[in-house]
Amino acid sequence: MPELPDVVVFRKYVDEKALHRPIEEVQLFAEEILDGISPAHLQSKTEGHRFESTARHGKYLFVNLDGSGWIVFHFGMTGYFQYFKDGEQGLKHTRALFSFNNGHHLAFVLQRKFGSIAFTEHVEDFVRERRLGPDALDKSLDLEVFKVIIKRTRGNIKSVLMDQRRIAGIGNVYSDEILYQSKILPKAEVGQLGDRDLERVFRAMKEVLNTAIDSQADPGKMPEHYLLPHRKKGGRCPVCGGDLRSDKISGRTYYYCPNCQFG
DNA sequence: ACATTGACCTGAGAGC
DNA sequence: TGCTCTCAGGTCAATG
Repeated sequence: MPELPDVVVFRKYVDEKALHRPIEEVQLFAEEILDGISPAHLQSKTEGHRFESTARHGKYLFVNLDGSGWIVFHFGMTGYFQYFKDGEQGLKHTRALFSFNNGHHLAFVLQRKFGSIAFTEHVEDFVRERRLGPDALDKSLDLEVFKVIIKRTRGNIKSVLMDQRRIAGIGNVYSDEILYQSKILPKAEVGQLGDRDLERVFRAMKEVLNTAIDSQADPGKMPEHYLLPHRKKGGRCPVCGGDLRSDKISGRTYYYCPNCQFG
C-alpha cells in the first residue's frame, strides 16, 4: 500500500532492522527494476558498505550508504520490505536482496514490477530532477503554500492531490480518505472551491496522513469514522450509514459518500 | 493546461 | 478444477 504513510512505515522498518551493518552481498532477481543505475554500480555502492541513515520524500525512500550517496526505493503498487534470517523462507517476489554479515537479509519485494531502485548523490538533487512537489507532511507545506499550489491549477481536486509534482506522497486511496474527511467530492473542480474548502482539505490532508502513520498504515487500526476500512464494493459510509459509491477519474476507481460529500 | 487511454507487470478473486 | 474476465494502493508517454 505504498503511499506516504506506508513508506513512513517501511522507513521505520529499515531504521530498526537494517542500519549500521556491513552488507556482504546484493542480489538482483529482476534487473528491469533498476532505474538509471547498472547492476555493477549498485553492487559497488553497497557491497562492503553499510546503510547508515534514511530519508523520505513523498513515496520515495532514501537509504544512505555511509556517506557516499543514497539508494532510492520506490514501491510501485505492491512493494514492501521483508527482513529475515538465514534459513527462513524468503518471499517469491523478491526482486533485490541485501545480505548482511550477521546472516540476515533485507528483501525488496514487488509482486508487480512497478517499483524501482535508483541512486542519487543527494536527496535534494533527486527531488529536483523528478520535479517532485513538497512532501505532503513537510512543515514548509503550510496552509498558505498549499493554497497557492492548488490555485495554480484547474481540474478536479482528486487529480491535483495525487499529482506528485504538486504535492508528493498522496495516491489513490489516501486522496479518497482526505476528500471524504473534507466532505468534498473527488471530482469537484478546484476552481469552484473556496478558501474555506481548501482549508478543510489542507487540515484533512495532514490529519489523515498522520493518523494513518499512527495506525501503521493498517486500515484495520484506523478510526471508525474513516473511509478506508469501508472502501470497497458494497461498503457503507461509517458516518451516515448510506451506501458508498464509486466512479472513475482517469481510469482510477475512487469511492465516496454521495450523502456526506459535496462540491 | 488538462483529461483520457494504454502500456508496463503479476497475480487474486469472481463468475461460469 | 479450470478457464476467462476484471481489477488492484503507481507512473509514464501519447493523444485529443
